This record gives sequence, structure tokens and C-alpha cells, in this order.
Amino acid sequence: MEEKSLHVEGAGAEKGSQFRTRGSLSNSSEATTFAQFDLAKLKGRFTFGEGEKLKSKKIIDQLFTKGKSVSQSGFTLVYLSAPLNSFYPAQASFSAPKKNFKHAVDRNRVKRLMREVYRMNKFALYEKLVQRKEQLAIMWVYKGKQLPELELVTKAMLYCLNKI
RNA sequence: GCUACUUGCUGAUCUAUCGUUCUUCAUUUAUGAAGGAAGGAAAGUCCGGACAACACAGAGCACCGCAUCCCGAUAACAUCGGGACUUUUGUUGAGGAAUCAACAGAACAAGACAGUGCCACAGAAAAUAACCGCUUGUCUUUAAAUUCCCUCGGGUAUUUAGGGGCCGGUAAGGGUGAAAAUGUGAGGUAAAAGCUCACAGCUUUCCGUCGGAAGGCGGAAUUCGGGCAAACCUUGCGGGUUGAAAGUUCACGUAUAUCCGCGCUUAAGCGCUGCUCGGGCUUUCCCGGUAUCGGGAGGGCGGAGGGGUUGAACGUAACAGGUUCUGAGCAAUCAGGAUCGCAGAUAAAUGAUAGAGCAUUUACACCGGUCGCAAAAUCGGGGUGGAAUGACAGGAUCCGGCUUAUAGGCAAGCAGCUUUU
RNA sequence: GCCGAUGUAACUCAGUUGGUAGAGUAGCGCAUUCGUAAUGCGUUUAUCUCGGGUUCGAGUCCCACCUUCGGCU
Repeated sequence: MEEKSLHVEGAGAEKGSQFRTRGSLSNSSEATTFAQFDLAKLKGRFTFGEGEKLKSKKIIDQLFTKGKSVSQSGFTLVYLSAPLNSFYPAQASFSAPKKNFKHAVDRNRVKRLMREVYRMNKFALYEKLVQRKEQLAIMWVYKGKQLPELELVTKAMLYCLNKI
């Protein structure tokens, strides 16, 4: 309970410092490059928009062949440092296998939980990546066979994120 | 009032904060504002369509699917509604019983007098029945009685009872089996048999009558050899194939390089499941020879193999559309009016947290004090608080059905128990 | 999204026109051996995924459901 409320408080405190930078991201895709990414702008915001989702099939194929992985209590984090065609330092995607969850409702539930946790806790990862000046493709896979609680998801995913 | 079952309907609300997706508008071009955002089954993918691509009219057979019958509904269906036949379950009534009648519900996959095949074990026999048994005739044989002959040993003939062989006749009887050759009674016969008759059953036809029809009721005539077609099959009806990963357009990008086969005119290829028939379309140029052949080039078709892309838009959200009212109809459904615009993602959008409230449960706590026919209780019910739980389940081109899953609530039907009048 | 298959003993599989469900391995017992393994002999285990239907009778035929697996850009 306390753990969760921490994030909310943090969000409230940082809210005032939110300001808009006029990124020189003019109009086309060439401008939205990683080099021009401004970390401060994202601080205190917990969005998860179009640019932050990993969608390219090509990169996903590379990810599973070359990528490294960390796992904790059923959650596996597969990641690969690669140049992305994106403004953000990382792109993430979530997956739950049909083998373990027969019904679509359950698969959606797992993915939604993982997405929620990633959204709340990605800022630390972004900071780290900006310092290192690299971009990361991330795939989360849940390999457990039972529906997890939110608390468990948070714990396991934080552990994985810290390992990177 | 409670409980159980069946059927139908329904399928939990609001506020705040953070976040997702689509549309519109604004601008500081990345944010803001406003609005929209899963189901009755979105599921299974079991049927039927719409839609799209592929083509040169057709016909026959194969192949596949459907199937009680009638009338209706529908774009269509293996669907839905109403009825009929048969079977069956429950209740009630009648009756000594078998059973019959009424009401309510459920099931129903054509045809076994076209042909082929199959029916384990048991049993005489499992399908054009003769094993035992019964029995006419005939041959033979044993015993007894009687007649005649006689050498008194026997012989001959007849009758009665029995055994055996042969030609036959018989489905009345035979402990089996899932199933036994219409059933019962009488006549009939050597013995028997629908062989004949009566009653009953079944098949088909005709007449009368009721009904719009399937069909019902009554009468007459006629026939009588099991089951299995969810065995082959026969009959009737229907069927082109592939599915939005269909397909159209644009962008990006490269190389159809190479190899094999076919083939260019009495022949061959193509033709949307296969084969056949028939029609149609296509088959270039050069050289030698000259009706058919040989060589070369060319492009064509099929296959192997290789290269590029892994993007965008359309299809794609206005309809066999929803809600509601009126009318027609027993109903399925149809007609007319009003009104609404109601998901549109593509590694795939609905979530998280907090609070309030709702429903259910409770060997929890407290209250109230007697609501339960009366009384009592550590019982049930009531109120407040606490705790727990909130069903099945998530769009992927779209509709109509079917099937399966489903907490709780509501309604109807039926049954049981109980209370009051 | 579309299409196709699979299910039988603890495990791996057989089971053709419907008629008492079988093999190998494993398990158990006995023999053999000083003892174990190997070997030999004997023996146990089945709701044929589940539910209906056809039939006198279904592992087998028909229908629906569940499970597991595969293919198609």
C-alpha cells in the first residue's frame, strides 16, 4: 500500500516543475531523434504513448535472437541495446503466452498489469540510459501459469529493471 | 410463505487522480479541450449468406452435403413458427387387471416387396429354414395272438405292438437368443399348415365424411417371411474454388541471373474439385528439306532455385442496423410512423489507485426484545457494524442461426411441505 | 483470422468390413548370484478424453464438447 502511494505523492510534488521545452522537432520523422531527447521534460509524467511502444517486427526478431534476459518469479525481461527509430530512450512491449493463459481475458489482464507497472517506474531507467547515451528495446514476457497480483508484478519488475 | 426443477428476461453504479485509443477543433507542432470506446454469448468455428479474387457459353457421370410429412416465415440455411404421424415421460381420471382417455413435455436423420452384404456366442434353425420330433406309403425285421398246411422241427397269411432302411408330407412342440417366420380360438388332416372361418394386427387401394394440406374418423376389398442403410446402395433436392493473411492502390526496393521439362499445325497447350463429351481461344521468325521432318533464334507455360520488401491508404464501420409506438398474424415474422448514429485497434486500445454506494454470504460482534399458530431455545428471521465475494467472459470484414459457459436478480409454469380463511 | 490433426494400462504405441481390448517397457513375486545388474518364469494395472445417439451390442459408425499439437502472411 505504502509503496504504491509513494509514486502518487512523487507525481504531485514534481507537477509544478513541469515545463515545456520547445524541441526543435520540426515536422518529419528525421527530427524526432534520440539525440534531441530532453529528459527533464518527461519528469513527473507517467505517459505511455505511441513512441514508447515497441512495434517493429524486425527489431523484435533481433531481440529474441541476440538479446539478453533477466528473470524474476515468472517475469522475464528480454532487452537489447540497439538504435531505434524513436524519440524516446526505450521502447517496450508486453506478452503473455497463449499456452499458459487459454482465455483472452486473462492474457489481456496480465499485459495490462505489466504495462501499468512499467509506466509508473520507467523514469529511473530513462535517466540511466540518457547517461549512457544508448537506446534499449525491451520485451516483457510473463511465463507463470497463474494470474499475478499487482504487488507481485511491481516487486518482480523493479528487480529486473535494477539489474540492467 | 419456503424448497426443488424447467423455461424466458436481465447481466452492478457514481466521484476523484494517473494512463490508453479513435474522431473533431485549437494552436506554441507537441500538447490542450470536447465527444465516443466490447458481449449475450464478442467464445466454439458447427451451418447459412453478404462481400472479394480467379472465367470460354454448356451437358453427363463421378465426388461431397442434406433428408419423417404438411403449411407458413426468411436474403439464405442443417434455422425459426404452427400443425400431423409414430414412439416415449410425467400428472390426473376410469377400471379387479391388462389397459384406455385427457392434459403437459420430449424425441423423431427418406427407402429393407430394386439389388449386394452382415447378424459373434448360444441354438435344430439367423433367412429361397427339416436336426430332433410327428406322420402317409413302401421294403425289411422282432414278439404275441389267430387261420390254414404239415414229416410236429417248422412254413404261410392276417391282425396288433415295436425297431430299422427308402421315397415323401409336415413349421403344432423343442430349455437358446437382442431377434424365431402375424396372435388367439374353432374347423380341418395320416400328421399338419392363413389351408378355411371368426376376432385382432399389419400393407396397399377404393368409397363416404371432416380439414386449406399432411392427415383423422367410418365402411369395403386386398396382402401377410425378422433386423441392420449413423453397411454398400437406391430415391429426391442442392453444390465452382479460395477466404479480409480475400483483394485494390501507392511508396520503398532488387536481378527473374541460372538450371530442368513441355511445345509451336492429321499435333499440342489452356479452360477455377476430377474424368468424359462438345464448343471456344492461342501457337512467332529464319534456314534446309518439302503435306508428317531436322536445326537455330525468339518469346510462352510449368517446376527448381535466387533477389527485394516486412511500410501506408482503401477494403473498414449506414446497415437483411438499433430503440420505441401503431397495425396484421395463434406464432415465427411482416408493414407503416417517429427517433438514434452506437468500437475501429493492427506486438493489437477499456487499466491502476482511493472513496462512496449496491447485491450475496457469514458457527463474527452488537442491538432489539418476541416477528414465527402457541411456548421455549445455544434455532430461523429483522436492524447496525465488520470481513469476504461479485458470474461466464474481450472485438479483429460484417450479418442470420446453432452449440457450449454463466454468480446473483426478476417473471412464468409445475411439484412438495407448511400457515390462515 | 483461416485450415488440419490428436486423445487407448504408470510410460511408448497396436487394435479394417461393429461381437470378451493387446504388445513392449515399468511395477510386484519367485528362481539364478556371496550380493547387485542382466537373464528366465509367473503376475497386477483400462470410466478406450467426456456427454448424447444409431444398434441386440460401440475403442470402432453419427453428432456435440473438452484436451494437446501442427500449418498458412
